[in-house]
Amino acid sequence: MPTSTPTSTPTSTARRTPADKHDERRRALADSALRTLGELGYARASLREIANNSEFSHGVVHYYFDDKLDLIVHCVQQYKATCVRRYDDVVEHASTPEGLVEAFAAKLVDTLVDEAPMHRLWYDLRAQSMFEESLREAVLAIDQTLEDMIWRVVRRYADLLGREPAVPSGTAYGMLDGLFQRALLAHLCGSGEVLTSLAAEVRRTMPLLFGAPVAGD
Amino acid sequence: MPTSTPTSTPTSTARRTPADKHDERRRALADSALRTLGELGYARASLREIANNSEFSHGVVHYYFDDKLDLIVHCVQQYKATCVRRYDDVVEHASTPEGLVEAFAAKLVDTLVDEAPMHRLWYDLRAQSMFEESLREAVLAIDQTLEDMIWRVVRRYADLLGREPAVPSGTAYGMLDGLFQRALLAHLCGSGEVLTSLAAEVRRTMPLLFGAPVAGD
DNA sequence: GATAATTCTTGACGATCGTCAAGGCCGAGC
DNA sequence: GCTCGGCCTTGACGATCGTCAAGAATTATC
Repeated sequence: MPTSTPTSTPTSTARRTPADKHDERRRALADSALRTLGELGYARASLREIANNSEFSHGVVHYYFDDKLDLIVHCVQQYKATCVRRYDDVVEHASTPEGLVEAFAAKLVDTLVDEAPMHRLWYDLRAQSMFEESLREAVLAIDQTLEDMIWRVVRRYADLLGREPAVPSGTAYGMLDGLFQRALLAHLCGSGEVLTSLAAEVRRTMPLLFGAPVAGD
Repeated sequence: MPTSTPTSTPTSTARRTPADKHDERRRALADSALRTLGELGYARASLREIANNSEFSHGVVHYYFDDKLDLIVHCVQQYKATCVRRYDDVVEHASTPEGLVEAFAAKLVDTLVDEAPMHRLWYDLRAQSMFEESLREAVLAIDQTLEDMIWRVVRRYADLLGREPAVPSGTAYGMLDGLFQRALLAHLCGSGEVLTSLAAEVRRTMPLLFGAPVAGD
């Protein structure tokens, strides 16, 4: 229910309060910024370049954000929301352990191809947070979210398998993230076979998390 | 046998040819640069700051190196040489699988504490190489060297265990590197328990690489 | 000890960065 | 229709960057 609604154009209920428009602009700016950041990385993406890739001019950034860091952190949090539920379908629709692993591996490969710029930005930001303390809070929050996301997959796999994971959630995330990061670098270097080998790695690794080698290997 | 040896001061054989001095200066400069890079990261370490942390002035960099990238790449390669043999003792002196894992884990924890700046720099550079193509060759070379280093540990563990690894070398490296990277971030965030939990993770993970859960878990 | 080559310092250049203030644009409200 | 207040552009600011040229300082050579 909007307060102080305008008397004109009451077409739909609770539409377009000024605060909404403000948030919408912030979202649009953050989207442009994410595109530029994914292309140039944290250090080389200037506010002017970010604005050039949007429909606004470079001065507008300081109207919607305090400074560059405020924009970056907002971008990062906005990005988190889009990727945290990426594997929910996989978890939900799997009915066998093998099917889950297969769907998970396929989704990982899709992500590697479709969202490579976003993910190299993520690894860039995580590395920057090792130097810049002001980035750590946002980075750690995302890292925890990603760990939870991976853990939902592992837990579902455990349920389908009827066994308990041999490693805690942080370890599982660290290992799988390491594999993905390696595959991303190879993919960006033009390696084609990395797509199949990442899938193979995941197929082999998931059972290992339960101390069970995959059959026929 | 030095060519065109100076007639004066022939004290020792083939000492201090001009080229040697040149290389020595490059090494000293690269050492200073590595200190600064480890403190500030790739993006924020300027040539002036690097020179300030050395005994030279900022102009001298372009006397010994073509440009900033040339310096960085040389730094990275110099750093590689110091860390690639870090686990050789561990491999050589281990007589049981458990002893090897224990020594390896301890060495990893030592490295995490003692060389944290160097390793966050490494992760920074690897992330930058995802954007900057001119960094990739040097980064990939180091990555391969590190993979080989880890693989020597795993192979030795396999021999002591009398079994074959369940994963190829790249997978083993990716997984362990992921664990180390996670632990480094936690360590830089002031976590104290990460030291013991990294060791525990490694103790648990090494047997998993062979499809064998550690006993009593 | 004079001369030549090497090594290093200094200062400047143009470019680019984040930031901010001044002002124009434009629709809402009286 | 005029005004007023949010929204956005423009242009400038100081700072800092990589790079380089000119010359001082040091070392080597005869």
